[in-house]
Amino acid sequence: MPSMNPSDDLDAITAEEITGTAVPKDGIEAMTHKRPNAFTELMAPKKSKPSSPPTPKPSSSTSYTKVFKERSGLGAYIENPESYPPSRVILYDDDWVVINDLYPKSSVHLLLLPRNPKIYDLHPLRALTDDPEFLAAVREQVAKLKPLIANELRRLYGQHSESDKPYQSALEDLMSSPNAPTTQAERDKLLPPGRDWKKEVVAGVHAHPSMSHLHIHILSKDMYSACLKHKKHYNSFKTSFFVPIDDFPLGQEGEDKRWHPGRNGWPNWDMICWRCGRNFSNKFVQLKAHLEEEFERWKRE
Amino acid sequence: MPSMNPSDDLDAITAEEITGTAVPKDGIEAMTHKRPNAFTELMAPKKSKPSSPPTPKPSSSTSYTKVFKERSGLGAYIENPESYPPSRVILYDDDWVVINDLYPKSSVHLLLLPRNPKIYDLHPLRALTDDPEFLAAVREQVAKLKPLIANELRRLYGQHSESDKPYQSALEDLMSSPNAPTTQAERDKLLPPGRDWKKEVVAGVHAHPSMSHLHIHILSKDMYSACLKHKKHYNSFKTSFFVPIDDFPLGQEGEDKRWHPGRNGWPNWDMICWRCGRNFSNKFVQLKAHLEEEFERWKRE
DNA sequence: TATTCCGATAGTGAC
DNA sequence: GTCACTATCGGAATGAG
Repeated sequence: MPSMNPSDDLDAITAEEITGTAVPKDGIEAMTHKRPNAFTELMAPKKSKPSSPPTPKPSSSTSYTKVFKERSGLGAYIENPESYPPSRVILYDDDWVVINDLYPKSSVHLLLLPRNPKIYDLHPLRALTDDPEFLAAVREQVAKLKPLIANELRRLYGQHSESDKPYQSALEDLMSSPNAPTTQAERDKLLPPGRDWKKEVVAGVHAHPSMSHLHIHILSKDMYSACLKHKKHYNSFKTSFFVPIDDFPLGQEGEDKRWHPGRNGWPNWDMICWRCGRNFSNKFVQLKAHLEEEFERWKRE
Repeated sequence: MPSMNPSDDLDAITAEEITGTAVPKDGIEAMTHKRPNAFTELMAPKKSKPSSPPTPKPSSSTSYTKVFKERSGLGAYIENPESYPPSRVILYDDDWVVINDLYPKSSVHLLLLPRNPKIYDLHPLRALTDDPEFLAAVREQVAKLKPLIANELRRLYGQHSESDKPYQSALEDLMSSPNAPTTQAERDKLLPPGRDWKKEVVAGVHAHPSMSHLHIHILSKDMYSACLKHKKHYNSFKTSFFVPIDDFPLGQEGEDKRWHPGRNGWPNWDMICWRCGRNFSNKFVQLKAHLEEEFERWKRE
């Protein structure tokens, strides 16, 4: 990640200014908090502007054009990452753009977008199975982003967490000391491990994405979000329709059923609670209520 | 029909007082019109109270009980026809009750209810096929009620009707003469035939009624009503699910498919416009719009 | 499996 | 096929200055 967003204008622009009134609450409340958070900190050290966007088309003038492009795909982020506020485009360099999913399905939900045109029109299962170089590069990015999300989860939920208490207590002591370190990395060296929040993060792709432009989902496991509105939303992350990056390369078609979920009954699979295993059949409203309960328990773990 | 409702309290009670706020507009706007109408006139001549209701159970005290009875069936009308306003219970005697359907599916929609307990729990196809005496009695009642509805249609739509113009013009002349007859029957003897409104009336039963208590539908053909809200409403009158009284007695089960519409795909039959034959497949909203257009053309015939 | 809107379909409860 | 309510399921449009 050679180039990053400047962190100066962190709070300058809101998502609403870009996408209009219908935009759901942004996933990164983090950005508006006083306390430093994983995303701002990761961006802070380097200030250089991106060397040059790969295809520097003139950025669209009117906002409704952006709205349309966001609906039809993810191309606008790839083409003009610099035109978005840091609350939407978290990170970018010549090869990658990382955004907050506009319609997050978990409390933290990022998309990792490759900017290489040779890649971004491929089917994700194909690209990640056939191109070892790409797979390795994705794994490298995911390895960077998982800790970032883990820190965000700690920021959001650490104070509710039983197993994170050692960390939280020690952090409180540390921050009240005169020479408290200013970066997460420095702080964490001095602190007990506490809860391993990275275990609460998953990364993978959908077997049959609807949006054009290859995208890798990186998100917390909770599925607690106002944008989670129907069965496919849930099952696309909590069934084999979601293929973790760790599972690649896949066996070829015919060997691995995940190439063709439609042949195995998708999207009519039952909804199963990710945490307790309870089968909700097709009762989405009941699942939603249950997910809120499980979210509370999960935070408190 | 030996006994009739008194016509004195015609406008005294509204349907809303009985059934609460959720009650649709009553089908008998006729009742509140200045001009004499078929129903009021038919009731006017005889004033005697009903000799004795067949099972004079104490009438339910609370209004919600009445609401419930009306929802679960038609028993309340059979048991206590005298407790309803003439806008709801049009006619009754020891053997029959005629009501305005609480949820009319055409602009005029009556139900004929036999009061005999030996009859009213039978399946309508069974009763009308196996009991020639009952069938004959129903035919007699229908023969009385069809002209009543025909007169109501003439009252409602006669002035829009092309083919009814001879009658309408002559009626206007007649009514402006000094010694105008006061009854429909007297008037009609002196007037040209005009449109044959009886042809716009159908009578029959549903192959599988949902409401308990055997009931015969007698209604205009238009299917123009706010209460017509879904496919089954329409198809239950405009497919072979509706069995005209004239078709009885039916052939036995196995001979006549109408005994078991469910075995032949009901309720998934397409909706076909009763007037132009256009197939609306399962597009109810489009059919509704079309029915309004056809209603206007039908009135003007 | 992008969202959103509309509408068709299905199950239930009514006391 | 009683109604009314909720929810699930299913297709179509989505923007072009």
